[in-house]
Amino acid sequence: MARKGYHHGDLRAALIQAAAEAVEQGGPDAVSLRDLAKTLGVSTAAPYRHFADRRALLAEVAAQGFEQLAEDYGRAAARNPDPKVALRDTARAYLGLAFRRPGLFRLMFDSDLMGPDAPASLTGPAARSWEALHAAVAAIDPQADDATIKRRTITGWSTLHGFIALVSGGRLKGFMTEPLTEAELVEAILDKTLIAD
Amino acid sequence: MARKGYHHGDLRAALIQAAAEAVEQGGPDAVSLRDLAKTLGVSTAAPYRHFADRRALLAEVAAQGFEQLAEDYGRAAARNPDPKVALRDTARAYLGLAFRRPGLFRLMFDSDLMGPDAPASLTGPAARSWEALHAAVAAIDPQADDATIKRRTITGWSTLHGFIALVSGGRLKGFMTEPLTEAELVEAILDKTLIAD
DNA sequence: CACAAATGTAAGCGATACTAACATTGCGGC
DNA sequence: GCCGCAATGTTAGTATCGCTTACATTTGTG
Repeated sequence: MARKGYHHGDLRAALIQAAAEAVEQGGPDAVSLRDLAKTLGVSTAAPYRHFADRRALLAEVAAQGFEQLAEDYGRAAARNPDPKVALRDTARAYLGLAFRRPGLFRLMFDSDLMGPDAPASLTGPAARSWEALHAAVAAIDPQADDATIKRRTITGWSTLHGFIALVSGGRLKGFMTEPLTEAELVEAILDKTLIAD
Repeated sequence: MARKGYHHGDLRAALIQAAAEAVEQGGPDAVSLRDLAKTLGVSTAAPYRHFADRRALLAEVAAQGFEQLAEDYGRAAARNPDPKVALRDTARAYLGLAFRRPGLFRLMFDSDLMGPDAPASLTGPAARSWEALHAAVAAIDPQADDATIKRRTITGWSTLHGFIALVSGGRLKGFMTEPLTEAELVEAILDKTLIAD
């Protein structure tokens, strides 16, 4: 991170890391290129040598998030021989990323980075993470046709994703009263994810 | 909208309406107080006579959205004697608002307006819409205790909400291939919302 | 070793949210 | 009716931000 002279050394990587920290700290909107530049001790124009614009930098941060997610999915599948346990563990990985790194998760799913002009470095890892989820659902019931698998994947994913959105958005604050704990709710959500059709 | 002289007439209401249109057009981030002021033919500082800041204006727009939602819920309950049909219709109302007015929906659920310092004009209608949803789920099974009802409400709401988020975010673009249509998916989601536990 | 490409800087443009000081209007009490 | 004051609007300014242009320095390569 320390500068060695006129040139930074690896400003591109430093920007990505600093942006990731800022995202985790205050959400995607809290990332200011000017701030990052000042933090890293370079001029405000320097970041533009490495990223076309703010979106391009955030896209790179999001891409790392999707790579992480695909990895977590892979581990969940690898360590569980029983497909049902594997799927439950996969769902847990999704919840885990969302609750452990809420800022990153928000960047990945709530921002407009995933438009038609999204770079391949972003769409690639995102597609890989979807494929892993799809495979985990398919393994439960190898007989089912593809449309059924996709329908199950989407409904299950929806339940998980919606739960995350509502919890992270504080929408369940007044409602998760005793004796309804968050942990209990998570188990209920995971149960629902497993229901076929 | 036309000015009658030095004073606008009802700038506050005009700002809310113009902001609502801007939200629907380009999402919450597309609302610029300067733009609204110019459109309405007043100075850039005029809006601050009616709203403390940008957030306060957007909160008012969101509040109207929650009022609309609570109303829709009420209609769904009123016109269906069968509680199961009523719940399905309630869920449809949620999806309807989300797909008919995606910008408003995003403002209501994806922005940070609902913090601890949210004005009563926003938290009130939001709580009312939750109560209506809760009641629709409770009507299905009057025997169940409150924790069970809440758990069912939250899981069902999660499924609906997540589906909306994924569709609106374009995350299902490549996956909703034939013969898996969006309409079919909506029915599957509604089915899942009805499943007890 | 010279020169070109890569990478950095300085300065500035235009947009934005918001504030402070001042101007105009319209309404309620006399 | 009119007069003062609160409500409402304006002008001008601050600070931040993304981004661009023109120029400076460094580094690697033929």
